[in-house]
Amino acid sequence: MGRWEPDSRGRLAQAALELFAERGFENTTVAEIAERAGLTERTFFRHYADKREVLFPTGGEFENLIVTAIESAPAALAPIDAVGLGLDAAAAMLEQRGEFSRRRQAIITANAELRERELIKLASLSDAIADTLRGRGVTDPGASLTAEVAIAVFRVAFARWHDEAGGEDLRQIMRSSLDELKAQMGAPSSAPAGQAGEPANAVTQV
Amino acid sequence: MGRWEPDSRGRLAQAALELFAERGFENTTVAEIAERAGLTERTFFRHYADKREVLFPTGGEFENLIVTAIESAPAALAPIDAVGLGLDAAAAMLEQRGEFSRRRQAIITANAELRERELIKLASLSDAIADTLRGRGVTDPGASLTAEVAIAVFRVAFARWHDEAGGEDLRQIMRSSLDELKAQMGAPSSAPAGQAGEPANAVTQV
DNA sequence: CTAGGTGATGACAGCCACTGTCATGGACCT
DNA sequence: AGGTCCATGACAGTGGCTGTCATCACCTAG
Repeated sequence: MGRWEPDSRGRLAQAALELFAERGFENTTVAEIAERAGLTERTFFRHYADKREVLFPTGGEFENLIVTAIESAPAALAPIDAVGLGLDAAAAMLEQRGEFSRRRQAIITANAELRERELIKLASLSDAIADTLRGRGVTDPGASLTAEVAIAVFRVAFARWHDEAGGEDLRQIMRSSLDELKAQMGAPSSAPAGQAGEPANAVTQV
Repeated sequence: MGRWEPDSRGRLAQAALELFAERGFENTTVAEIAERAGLTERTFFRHYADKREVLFPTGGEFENLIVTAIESAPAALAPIDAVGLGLDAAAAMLEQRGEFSRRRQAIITANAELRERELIKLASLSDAIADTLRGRGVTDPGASLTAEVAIAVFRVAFARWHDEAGGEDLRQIMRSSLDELKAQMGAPSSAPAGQAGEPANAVTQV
């Protein structure tokens, strides 16, 4: 056994999640988080840049998943439909960690500071998607715009999924949202809303 | 003359803008801002909820402008095109304060905290637009999605306008961005990119 | 003209997020 | 055995932000 208990980073994240759920983000001090994890405040800040960051996983696992899905989409696919495959991948991951995703989101939506941080994370995700699209030969401003639309669909669909607990399938919500948006923008819907058309299970063909 | 110099709020905003431009947001303390305005730190926080807020005008003047433009758009117009009129109005206002807008934006983009605050302001603007669309009879999730798309177009177009100083007309950039997005989404463009079609000057007909 | 209310500001103490710096002592290598 | 490494602790300090009370020009009632 090492000099210290292992996985201090994970223990800090766990302690923070518990305390935020118990008494809210603002009523929890970093010192308290550290104490519950058996560490000091100073050590918390060695693992996380600030108090909010403990709720936002690093490494870009989520981002990588989406980017990879877009990269490996058939080259013939229109940008917006390639991005749709990225959304499928995102939905799959979030639904896998269903309960955790919902608990985490409840904490975030309850606090303005955390919502700010979430938005900037999504903005950076948007940048990554735009880069990926440029890699597929999409030119600006189309790449940036399509990426922003992807985030918009994600936000709206995720919020809807989070609100109606135990409701519809997240991927379905995203698909129908995207279709509705296409209709709204004047294009004929690629498939009836509520059930995805041919690109539906393409993510499994990667 | 009153007991104190008039318009302390305005003096604080002015002092803050100067200091942020001189030495950056992070290297400026609230005490310094207050001192330059001839006030105390405590008084700063009586006028602004936090240090960042001094850069974000209150009262929702900007929001009202856009919402009003959308409300007074012809009822027959598709949601996305009603929103286009809102963007016209926004562009007009920002271009009127051209130099100021650019200076302010330079400060904001240089700092992560300020970018976060900007994003949450835009998110609240998106909510306001979605509400307005619902008032026009647009149902969800279409209303939320169209509002998000409006913000996306605004963000991309404004960034482009800000980068190429003295370049193209902001409204033109927004119009062509919106058209490009429509094309990207699969719809036929309502007008050639770069020059707006019939809805172009509708904002002046309000 | 006076008494009392009002409202913006100052003065001051205090909390907490976050940082710089140095010390500590197991783990690991040679 | 000796030396280096590195995650952590200890401690002091800065600055954003808040609660609280005092101050004092202005206004209004009588």
